[in-house]
Amino acid sequence: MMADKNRRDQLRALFGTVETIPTPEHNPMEPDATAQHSASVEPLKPRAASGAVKAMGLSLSGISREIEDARRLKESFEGSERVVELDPALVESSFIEDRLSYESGLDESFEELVESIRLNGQQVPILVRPHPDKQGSYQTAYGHRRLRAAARVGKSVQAIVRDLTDMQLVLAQGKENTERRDLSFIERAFFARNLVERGFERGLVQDALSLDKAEMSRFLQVASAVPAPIVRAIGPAPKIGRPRWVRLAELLKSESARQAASDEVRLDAFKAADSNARFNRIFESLLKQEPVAVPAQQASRTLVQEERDVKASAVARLRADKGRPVLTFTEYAPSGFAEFVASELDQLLSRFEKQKQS
DNA sequence: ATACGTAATATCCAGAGGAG
DNA sequence: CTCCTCTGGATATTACGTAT
Repeated sequence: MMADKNRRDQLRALFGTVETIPTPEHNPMEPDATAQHSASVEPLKPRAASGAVKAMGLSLSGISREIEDARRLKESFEGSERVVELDPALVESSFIEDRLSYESGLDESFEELVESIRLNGQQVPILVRPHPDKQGSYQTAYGHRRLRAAARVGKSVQAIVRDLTDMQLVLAQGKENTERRDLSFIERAFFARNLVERGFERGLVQDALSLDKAEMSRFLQVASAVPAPIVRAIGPAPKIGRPRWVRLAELLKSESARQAASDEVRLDAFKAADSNARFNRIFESLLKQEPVAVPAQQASRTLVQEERDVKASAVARLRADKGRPVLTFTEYAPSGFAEFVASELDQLLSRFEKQKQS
């Protein structure tokens, strides 16, 4: 209780200005933002007329998002800091990885960002701090994409420099990511896990990412159950949400499934697919093979011996309810299996008695 | 192109379970 | 016992495909 209040006060001290800003989405644009808007859009029009209409729409949404960001940033840093230009080579990324790596060609919106910066310049500064170890270098709190895009274009990057502690850095990073809502489930999960592994208090991470404690718990479970190499191979998978990642995590608890997944990752067809499709390839191949690969008998036997480990493929789960054991059949149980078990109970019982004697 | 129904997701809540 | 984590599940929202 006390700790909670302290944390909140701490957060307010760090981000008071940011937190009190009304939600950007529903506010009418301010005059200067609007001016910026039309100025940025103008040069695009001829391109759009000659090119794809869809691309135009995407660029526009990207730009308007940038403008919202700009306005928010401007308000929060009003008067206190200046925007400076930095050589992208001097700026390292945060010590906490948030986004999954981008492979070339996979991230269309990044290409749009590059294009936008090439044409209109960088609309929104990034937030950095002086590098704690390297004199003259910087570390990003957020704006990794803009940084990389500026580097690609070969321009200097507009940045706000602020002295930030480690904690302030990750909180700023987390808040930014959360507000933009452009991190996928798995990215947020790994971000949370990275923070926790770094020794940040769980409650603090929850606040920074606006996470429920229940979500926090599931984030960490998924992040530790799915091997990092597989996640990296899949990528951010923006359309895959919690339920399917949780299921995948369960499936991957068996050694054979993990092997199958890393085999799948090497296929050319896998590499050619986009991130969402990659997830689905692994997910569906595991779903398909799992109930077959692990015969029902074996599954339930393992279930009893190492209940925790094999939930993935188990046809049933054993748990205690008010001191009494309860056996629940899962979706992996073939239809009619529960009835079959019920009808065989007598035989099972006698086998059990026999085993007990010997 | 629009409207509708379905599937998937995000978010939240209540309570179980386990550690200290 | 309290505190923290975990699980199950309900609900609202969003995305998507299909029929009109």
